[in-house]
Amino acid sequence: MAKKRQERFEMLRESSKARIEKAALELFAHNGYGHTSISKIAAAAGISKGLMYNYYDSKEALLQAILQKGLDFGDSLLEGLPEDPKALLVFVVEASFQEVINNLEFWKLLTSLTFQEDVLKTFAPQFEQKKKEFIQLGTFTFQQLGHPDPEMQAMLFGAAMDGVFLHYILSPNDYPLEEVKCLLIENFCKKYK
Amino acid sequence: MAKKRQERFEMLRESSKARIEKAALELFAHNGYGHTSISKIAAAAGISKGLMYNYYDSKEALLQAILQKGLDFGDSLLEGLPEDPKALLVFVVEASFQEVINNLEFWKLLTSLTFQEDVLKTFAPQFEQKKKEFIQLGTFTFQQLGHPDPEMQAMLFGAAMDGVFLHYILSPNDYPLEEVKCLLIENFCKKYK
Amino acid sequence: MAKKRQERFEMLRESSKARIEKAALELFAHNGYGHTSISKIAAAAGISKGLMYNYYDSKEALLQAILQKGLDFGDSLLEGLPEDPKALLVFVVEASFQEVINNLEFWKLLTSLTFQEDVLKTFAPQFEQKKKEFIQLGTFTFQQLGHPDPEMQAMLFGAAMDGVFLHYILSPNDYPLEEVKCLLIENFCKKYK
Amino acid sequence: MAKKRQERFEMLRESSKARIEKAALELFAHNGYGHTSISKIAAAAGISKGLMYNYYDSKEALLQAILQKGLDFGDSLLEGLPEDPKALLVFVVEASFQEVINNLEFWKLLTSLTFQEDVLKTFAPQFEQKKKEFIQLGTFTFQQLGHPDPEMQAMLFGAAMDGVFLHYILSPNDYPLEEVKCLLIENFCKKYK
DNA sequence: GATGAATGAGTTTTCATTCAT
DNA sequence: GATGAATGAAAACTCATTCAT
Repeated sequence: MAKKRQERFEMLRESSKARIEKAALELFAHNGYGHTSISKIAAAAGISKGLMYNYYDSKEALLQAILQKGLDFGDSLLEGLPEDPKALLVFVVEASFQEVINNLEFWKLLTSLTFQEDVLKTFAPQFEQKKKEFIQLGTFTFQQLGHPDPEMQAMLFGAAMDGVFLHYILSPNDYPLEEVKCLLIENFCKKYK
Repeated sequence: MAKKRQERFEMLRESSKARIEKAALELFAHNGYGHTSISKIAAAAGISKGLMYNYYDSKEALLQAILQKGLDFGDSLLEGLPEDPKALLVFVVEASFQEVINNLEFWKLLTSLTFQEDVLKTFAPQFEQKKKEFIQLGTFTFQQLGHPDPEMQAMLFGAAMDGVFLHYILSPNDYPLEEVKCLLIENFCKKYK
Repeated sequence: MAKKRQERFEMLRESSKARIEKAALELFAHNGYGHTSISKIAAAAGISKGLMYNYYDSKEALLQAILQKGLDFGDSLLEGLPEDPKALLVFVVEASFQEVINNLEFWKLLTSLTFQEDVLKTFAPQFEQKKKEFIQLGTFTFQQLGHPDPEMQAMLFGAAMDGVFLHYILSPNDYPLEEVKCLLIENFCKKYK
Repeated sequence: MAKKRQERFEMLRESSKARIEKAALELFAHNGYGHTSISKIAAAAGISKGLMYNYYDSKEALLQAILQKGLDFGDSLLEGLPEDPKALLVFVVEASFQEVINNLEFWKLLTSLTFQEDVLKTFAPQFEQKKKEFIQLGTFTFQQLGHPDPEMQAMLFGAAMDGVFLHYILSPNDYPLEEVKCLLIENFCKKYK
C-alpha cells in the first residue's frame, strides 16, 4: 500500500534529520557555529553533504531548526509555579539548573551565539520577551519578599544565575554546580526584612 | 593598574602597529573574530594587507597580541588592596566594573572568544591561574567575613560579577550598571554573622 | 502537417510521458534549459524524479525528445504547396507564421538553444538539411519571379522571417505580428520585373 | 617614487582585467554564459580563480563589465548620419554590418543573453531606449521615402537586419554577408513611389 | 511502474597568506 | 618598510543521477 511506503520514507527522513541535528548540535556547541563546516557535520552524521540540503535550506536554517527545538523544550519553565514567593524563586532556580544540566550542549551553543547577533536575529524578539517576563516575575516576587529595589534585585538575580551557568558551561566537569546552587538559593531566596 | 595598557597605547599611538591593533580590536569586538577579514583591518588601519605580516605572523598572532595586553589588568587588580575584608570586596567590585567600562571592546572580544576554545588555548593556563587567584582571595575574604562556605561563596560572587558583565556587554547602552553594582555590593560585601 | 504533433500529444495526453514533456517544454521555454531542474519538471508534471529516468536516459534526452517533435513541422510545410510562385511564397509565410503562433513555446526554446551548440549537435545535420531545402525552394521560386540573384534573395527572405519571429518571440504580447506579416508579403512575394 | 609603483600596479591590473575579459567573452560567446564556469575562465586567462574576485564582485559583474564595454562602443552608430533618406538607410546598414563583423563575439554573446532575461535586466532600459530610437529614425525615414506604413516598414527593416545578423552569427564562416547586405539595401533603401 | 532518499561532482565565492617590486 | 596583485585551499550550495524498496 502507498501508506506503507510513505511511512517508511517518513521514518528515513526523521532518522536522517535526527542524525544531522545531533551531529550539528554537538559540533556547533564544541567548535562554534562559524568553525563548523557542512562537510564536518555530514561526516559526523555519516551522510553526504548534499543530503543536508534535502532537509534544510541552508546551514543557517539547520541552526534555526536546532534552536527552535530547544526553545520549544524550554517553554515549560514558567508553568506550575508555586504561590509562595520564596518557594517560587527556589523552584525557578531548581528548574533552570536542571534545564541547563539536561541540555548542556544546547545552552552552550545558545550562549556562544549571543555574540554573533546576526545569526540570532530571528529569535531576538522571542528572547527579549522571555527576558522581560523573567524580570517581571522576579520584580514582583522580590517585592513580595520586601526588597526595597525589587527590579534591580531581579536583574542581579538573573545575572548571578547566568554567571553560574556561564562558568558551568565552560567547564562542566569541574564545576561544583550543586553547591553553588545551594548558596545561590541561600543568598537570594529569602525574606528581605 | 589599567594605566599601564593605556600608556602603551599612548606610546604606539602613531605607529602602524598600534593602528592595526586598535582597528583590529574594534572590528573583532563588533563583528567577531571570524567575521573580520585582514583586508578590513588593513583598510581600517590605513595600511596595506602585506604590512600586517611584517608585524604579526598571522591573523591569530595579531589576536594573541591584543589579548596579551588584557592580561596586564588582572595583575594590577590585586595590587594596593585594602586590608579590611569588606573594603577589599568593594574595592574589587569597583575596580572590576571600572575596567569593564573602560575597556568594553576588549572584554566583549574576550567574552566572545570564550567559546572558541582553539583560539584561547594559548592563554588558557594564564586565565586558569588568574581565576584561581581570584577565588583564593575571595575564599580568604569571605572566611574573614564569617561565611560558613567561603570558597563556594567566592565562586558565586565571581559568577554574579561575570553575569552582570555579560549582560552589560550585550547591551551597554540600556543596562543600569551602576544600580546593579550597588546591589551587588549590598548583597555580597558584608559580614555574614 | 502540424496536426501530426498535436495528435501525438492527444494520444499521450493522459500518460506520464506527455505530462513530463508538456511541463518540461513550458519550463525550458520560460526559464531556459539550464535553469530548469529535473526536480521542478517532476513537480510540475506531478510525478517523481525517478520516474523521469524510466522514460528518458537523461535531462538532455528529454530535451531531444521534445525537439524531435518540432522537426515534423518542416516536413509538413513543404507539402501541398501551390504551383503559382507568388502564391507559394505567401503560403510559406502564412504557414510559418501560423506555426510560430501555435507553438510559441517550442520555438522560443529552439531559438534559445541555438546558442548552446553542444545541446543541438544531435540535430545540427537535420537542421542544415531543412535550411538547405528551404533555400532551394526559395531560390527556385525567386527565379520564377524573375529575381536577378534568387539565391541571395532567398537567404534574405529567410533572414527577414527569422528576424520577425525573433522579435515576436521576445515580446509576443506587444508585437504587431499581423501587420508586419502583411508588409513582409508585400515586400517579398511579388514579381521582380 | 610612489607614483611609479602605482603606475606599475595599474598596468598589472589592467593587463589582468583585459586577459580575464577577453577569455570570458570568448567562452561566454562560444559556450554560453551559464555553461562557462569561473574555473574555465581563469584557466583560459592563465590566472587563478581567486584573482577574478579582486576585480569583479561576481561572475555576473564580470558579464556586466563586458556588456557595458560593448555598449559604450556601439553608441557611436547614430552619429554623423547623412541627411538624404536613402543614404541614411544605407549608412545605417553599412555601419551596423561593420559593427557586427568587428565585434562578432560580443554580438553573439548579447544575442544569446536575450533569452536569459534575468541577466540582462540591468541593461533592459538602455536596450529599450535604443530600440525605440532606431524605430523612430526608421519610421521618419520611410515616411520621407513615401512608404504608406512607415512604422511597420521600420520594424520589418529592423527584423530583416537582425535576422541576417542571427544567421551570420551562427555560421560566420559560411555566410555570404556581403551579398545579402547588398540585397538588403536594394530591397529596403529606395523610394516607395 | 513509481517513489524520493541519498550521493558526489561541480559551481560560485571568500580570504589568509605569499611575494615580486 | 611598504605595497597590493596573485594564489589556492576551503566554504556553502546545486542538481543530475542512482537505487533500494
